[in-house]
Amino acid sequence: MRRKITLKHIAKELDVSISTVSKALKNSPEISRDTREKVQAFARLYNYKPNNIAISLKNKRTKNIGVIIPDIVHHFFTTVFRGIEKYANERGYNVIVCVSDESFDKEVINMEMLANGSIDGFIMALSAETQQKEDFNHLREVTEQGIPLVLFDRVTDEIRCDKVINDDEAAAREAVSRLVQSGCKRIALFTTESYLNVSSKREQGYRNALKKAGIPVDEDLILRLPFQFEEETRSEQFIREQDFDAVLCVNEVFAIRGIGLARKHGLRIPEDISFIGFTDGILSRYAHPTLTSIAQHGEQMGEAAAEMLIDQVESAFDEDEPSHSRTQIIPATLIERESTNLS
Amino acid sequence: MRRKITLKHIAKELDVSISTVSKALKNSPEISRDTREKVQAFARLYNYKPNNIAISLKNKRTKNIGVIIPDIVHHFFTTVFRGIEKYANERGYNVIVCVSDESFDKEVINMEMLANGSIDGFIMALSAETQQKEDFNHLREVTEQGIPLVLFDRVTDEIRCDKVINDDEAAAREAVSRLVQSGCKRIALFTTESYLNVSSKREQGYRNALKKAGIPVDEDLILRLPFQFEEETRSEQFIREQDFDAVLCVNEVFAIRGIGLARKHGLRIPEDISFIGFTDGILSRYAHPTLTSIAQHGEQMGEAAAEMLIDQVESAFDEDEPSHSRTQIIPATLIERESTNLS
DNA sequence: AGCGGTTACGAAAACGGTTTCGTGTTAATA
DNA sequence: TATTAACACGAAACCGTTTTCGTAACCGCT
Repeated sequence: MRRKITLKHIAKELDVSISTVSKALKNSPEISRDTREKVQAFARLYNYKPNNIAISLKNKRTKNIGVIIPDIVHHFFTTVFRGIEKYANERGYNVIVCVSDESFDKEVINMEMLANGSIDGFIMALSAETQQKEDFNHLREVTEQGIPLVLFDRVTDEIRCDKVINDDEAAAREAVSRLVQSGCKRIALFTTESYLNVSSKREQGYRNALKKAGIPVDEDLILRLPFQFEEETRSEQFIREQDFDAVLCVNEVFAIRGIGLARKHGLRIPEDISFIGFTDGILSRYAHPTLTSIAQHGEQMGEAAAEMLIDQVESAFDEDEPSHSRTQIIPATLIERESTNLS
Repeated sequence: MRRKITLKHIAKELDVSISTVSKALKNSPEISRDTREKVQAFARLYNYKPNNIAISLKNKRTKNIGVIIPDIVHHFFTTVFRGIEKYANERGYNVIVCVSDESFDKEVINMEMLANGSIDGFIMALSAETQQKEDFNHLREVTEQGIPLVLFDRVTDEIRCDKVINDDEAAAREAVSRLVQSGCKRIALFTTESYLNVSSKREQGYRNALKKAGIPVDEDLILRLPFQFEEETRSEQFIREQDFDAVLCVNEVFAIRGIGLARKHGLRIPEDISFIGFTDGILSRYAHPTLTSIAQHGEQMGEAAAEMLIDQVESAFDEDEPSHSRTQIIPATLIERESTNLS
């Protein structure tokens, strides 16, 4: 078991000082050609690679970025993550992930673990519980320490930092407008039991579109369900009792399950009811019928977030200006499939 | 911008030595009650947290584990990852992820980056390209340096290390046997264009089950498709020309798309054709009809892998015995849904 | 011979901790 | 009173780098 070789080993073996080895490896002109070549040859032979930890300690930067997301088995978050990872790697950064599991406490613990030197900055989407409690002290703590922070998707106005968001309001508005244009009169909304920032923005878009079209909002057409649609009774009742010809769903699963229930009640999609979902994931593409949905371009969001973060990290390093905090809005796109008949 | 406080700051402020502060914070009996309390109070007040990097350098262990997977937007891998993350966190470890993107080169680069001190051990699933090339020098390199390594799912016999795998052969065999029992006579297989370890194990199970049932294997009933089913022509042709009453698919997407095509040709599922897929993901649960599939218990695999790895890391630390390499087999479970009519 | 200037290298501090080993002071003991 | 042990603390080494600064040795020059 050949252990990792260090500068010290090389120095001893070649009978020079550690500093000479270090400089020789960096091709410093301070060192004679002869010595440089000797050192480099030796290093190559023994496959010397500098120890990242030591370099991190010396440089006070780790080239790691911390990502905290509420869930990892989740199409949207992993898509964003892919964008982050790709971009970060290109710029020589590694990514440390922690999952908050939608829990405030886990979010705090994870942040604290990483904030003690392990990472140069954070990219995160807030957990549901954090958004519900509206307690952002851990974020404030971190930014006050001068650690760069970028929030995406699940953000808050309480914290002054860079953000990458979807224009949820506009996307929902656009989708509902398209439904109206195609002749739908009674458009329902399947959403979560509030407190999630994104859901309320989508609801706002829904309301605005109806208002613009001169259609009064019928509160009975808004169905609020728990996170994972566990609640079948209320949704079945809704489908039985309400009179509607289209549904906007704040996520894919709500849409797919809605479609399933509607069909069970003999309704045809899209002839009787049109469905539009948020989050263009695997389900939208492969379900039957395929689902018209609003694509959020997660990968692009991830790249944008990573770029903002790394720029901050690297500028915070040489300059010391606080630099203004920016919010980048990534437009969403409506992808038409079989669950609607848009004109 | 209140910067991070260090032992040195506390020492200077309290006019004691750094070592005293360090010991006081660890409640060393060497330090008087008075001093301990004074130091601890001060530390608490200024929210002192030791720098992880410095501790890593000193202890020669990072409490980070590196995970390298071929893809992150992937239900199975993220499920395993969730298991890893959960277990690792419980034992005080963080997880650094890198994505190989099914590329050999990226796999090698990522491993090298992390192997230079950033992590205490690796958990990984091989990229498709690595399995195709059968070049495992980067793995050998790492194990020779004494860095613990656990492979899961996409493994190789060439490397002697801990492994966590699914019993793909048994699962496929069991699934096909169940189809035979329920009366199917001509059972097809939709698989990938070989070289993926898992696919060939599944094919083996398929063959073994047929042999056991006394049914000759008809090579024409085996359809080999590219990774992402981009190939519609060959599959349509297959469905048109071949006579079969059931299909085993090596993944979910193959099954869902197979079902879609079969229906387009007027075939009813499961009356005319039964479908069983591998990987019990979102599609299986939400597609219509819901898909009978083989659940791989990814989370359990992840936990097992993390446990094996951390045990190795921590034992490698005090003892120095190489410890025998183990392979843990996680049984798969057949989950019956609407796409079959098993007896 | 004495001077200044290269050249080629080494010593040492620094990053932020942990830990071993002294050591000065005090109190207990012979 | 001299010896010793316990107590409370500090100095210094160490982890593996980077980097600044100092300095021998040699060169050419006057």
